[in-house]
Amino acid sequence: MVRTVDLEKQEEKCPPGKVIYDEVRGEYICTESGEVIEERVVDQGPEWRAFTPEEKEKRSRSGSPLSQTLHDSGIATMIDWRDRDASGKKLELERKLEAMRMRKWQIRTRIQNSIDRNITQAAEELDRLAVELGLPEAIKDEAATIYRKAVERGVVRGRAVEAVVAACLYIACRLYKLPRSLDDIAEYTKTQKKEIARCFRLLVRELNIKIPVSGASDYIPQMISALGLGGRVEAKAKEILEQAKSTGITAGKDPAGVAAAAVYIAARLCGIKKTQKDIAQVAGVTEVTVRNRYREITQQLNLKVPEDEEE
DNA sequence: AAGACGAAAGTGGTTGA
DNA sequence: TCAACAACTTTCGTCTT
Repeated sequence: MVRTVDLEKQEEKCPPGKVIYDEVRGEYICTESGEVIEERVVDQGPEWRAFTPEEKEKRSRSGSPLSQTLHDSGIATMIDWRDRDASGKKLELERKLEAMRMRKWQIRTRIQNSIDRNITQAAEELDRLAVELGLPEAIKDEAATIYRKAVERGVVRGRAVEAVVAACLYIACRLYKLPRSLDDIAEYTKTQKKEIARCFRLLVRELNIKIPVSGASDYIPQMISALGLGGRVEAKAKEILEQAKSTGITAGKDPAGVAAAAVYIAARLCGIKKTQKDIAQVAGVTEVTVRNRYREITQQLNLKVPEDEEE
């Protein structure tokens, strides 16, 4: 059933301007928390969307709505390949030449259309993913730029748009040091993690993108906020992490697990109790891994973790 | 009852012949 | 292409709070 949207009330929870409407799913979503504020809303907008100024230009209302299912969006008039007019008579020579020019032109626009169509479709998918993952505009734009480049270079021909978009988004996240794991992204995608990973490698190679190696420290801010911990714990965790890194015991280990252990230790040193389970969950690893890192780090650094302590 | 701990076996991905 | 390998996961029993 359809509920009334009380946006004013919702603005207390989510500041205005942070609320995005996802018309594919019919939900109002907060871009900060990713929280769904209102769902099953009746779509009152136009039946298509425009993402860029060019698209807005192109999609102004005239004629029937553009269709994504028709290869030419349903707007092209096909030019017959036979040199005959509507009544079937042969054409004069100059008319013949004109028809040839028109055919050539039509083929060109068709190719142009295919790139546009692809990008339009991708933009939609990208928008959806970004909202669901609660990612900021900047990252979305970065991903869109990468995608456009990939399509223009013909790198991704024959690959599922969804997978490529996901890979682009993943790259953008890495570039912006906002770690979202492949699992996080794959969760909102029909394609498998494996396929996204393959696209990721392909794009990195073909477009010469240099991906900064994501260190464990990149995971900390996200985990801290997800667990509702303060800056004190965050600082402590980073400190522990630095020390652990200098001993070399973190080499080759899953950075998420290392970060999780650092946060766990830091929280306890600050007298805050968080279960291994909670931390493991936000880090996307198991308790066992958290434990293993925890044990290694505390042993190596000779850390004593008190049961209760407050300064 | 819930959390912490660790052993043992299983899993998917990488590496090197 | 295959087997070895390291890291991580799953599962489970035991101990502690």
